[in-house]
Amino acid sequence: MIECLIKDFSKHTGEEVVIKGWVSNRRSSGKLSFLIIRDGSSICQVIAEREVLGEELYSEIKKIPLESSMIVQGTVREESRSPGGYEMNATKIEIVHKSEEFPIGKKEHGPDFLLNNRHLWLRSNRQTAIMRVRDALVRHVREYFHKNGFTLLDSPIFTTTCGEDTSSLFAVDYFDLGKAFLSQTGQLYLEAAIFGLGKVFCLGPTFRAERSKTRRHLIEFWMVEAEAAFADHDKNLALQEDFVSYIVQNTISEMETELISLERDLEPLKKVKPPFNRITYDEALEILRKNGSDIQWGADLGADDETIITSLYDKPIFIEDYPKKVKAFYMKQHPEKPDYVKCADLLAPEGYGEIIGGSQREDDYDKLLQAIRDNGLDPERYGWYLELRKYGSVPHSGFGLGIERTLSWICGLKHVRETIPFPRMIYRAYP
RNA sequence: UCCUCGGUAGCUCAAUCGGCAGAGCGGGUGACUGUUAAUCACUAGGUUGCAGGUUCAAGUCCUGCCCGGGGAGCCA
Repeated sequence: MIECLIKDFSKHTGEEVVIKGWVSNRRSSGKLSFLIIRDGSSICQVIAEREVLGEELYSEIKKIPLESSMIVQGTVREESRSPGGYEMNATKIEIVHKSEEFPIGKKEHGPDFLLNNRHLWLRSNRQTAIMRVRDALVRHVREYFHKNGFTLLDSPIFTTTCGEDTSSLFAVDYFDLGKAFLSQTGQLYLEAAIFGLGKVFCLGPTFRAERSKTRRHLIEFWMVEAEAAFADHDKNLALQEDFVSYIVQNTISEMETELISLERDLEPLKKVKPPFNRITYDEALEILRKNGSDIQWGADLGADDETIITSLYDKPIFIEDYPKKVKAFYMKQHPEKPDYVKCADLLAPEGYGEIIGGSQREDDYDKLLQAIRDNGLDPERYGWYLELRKYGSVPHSGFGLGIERTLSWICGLKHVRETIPFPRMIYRAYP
């Protein structure tokens, strides 16, 4: 007897095969029961008949609790009324485990209940679809960099040098060395690596101890970062355009079935191709003021500001050249406008907002040292980082893309908490 | 940290001016040979988040606390 996956049913029409899975839904009608079986590859409808299975087994199957596990033998048949287009007539059913009453029912649930039951929620059609899209997205991210000459460079999780704001670091005891911190970015380490490898990227979890409480924030999230030697700001933006277009187009074409099941309209995503729109920070301020905002120069763009700007475009948009004082210390001072830095944030359309932050890096030793001091940081902790500017310093640039925010945009979700298997949020670290 | 909304059956919610605590789903029992969140009948199920207070009477009003949701700031 052939054991097969439900997704391969089209190759086994008319054959008797075995599938192993869980009952995700059940309906019965007298001497006939319909079981929806999920096997991890897909779902299908199994027909259980009293005449075939016998009175005793049939009456148990007819009342089997949802999420019970079973091994089903039967004949595969094309059937337009069945989800997936194929159906199996069971000849034998072995119950592996009769489930207790499953907490998650067929009707609606609230976020608190679902998040407390995330370990069970993850079985649902919707959540498995999102996890498959996540898998595809991450795979295309890696593939893009490998196709374009980047080397994977795993950055450390424990750090004593931080790239962003020191107040948002998670501190842990590190033996006799005192406090170490969970990484907020791998960028500084990538910068060290470009001198040996030219173009590098890293992909891993990052941790922010910000008391954020919005649909766009997680305490632990995954970020892909890239860094390239001899790349100026313009090259950096061209890379980002090409990269984002690649991962979006490849993910939506591979995952069309899943995205449609998530009721994602694919038309806006199909437009995500170079060139993206570009405006400067100063131009953004003008647009915002024309739209009734009273934002002052030197303030970072808020969520409402991002919404106004992204609503004007149907593709991602770069906002370039922010004031130096609102951005991180390592960004390169603008050669013509000393109060600005050579950086850009990339905002996703449809209200999704910032998915990338990137910049050309300060490659001048003295300017970098001054920036560290101006930001109130201790230059001694950044000794190794500063030293990179002493030995063959070159213009270089990089960026970081948030996996969950990007996935949330691609899937058309309302909240990033559904994009990661076990979300870590300010009031939630269980399960 | 601030603003805002909420907590009633296992789940999602309702309960008018303060006046008998309810429905759907899920559970149980039964009917039904093509169902698509199947349907139909019957049935069990409650410390209304916690602690005080006002009142003849509190799910409802007041005070404090606890726990969540949404948003702001910060950021990806």
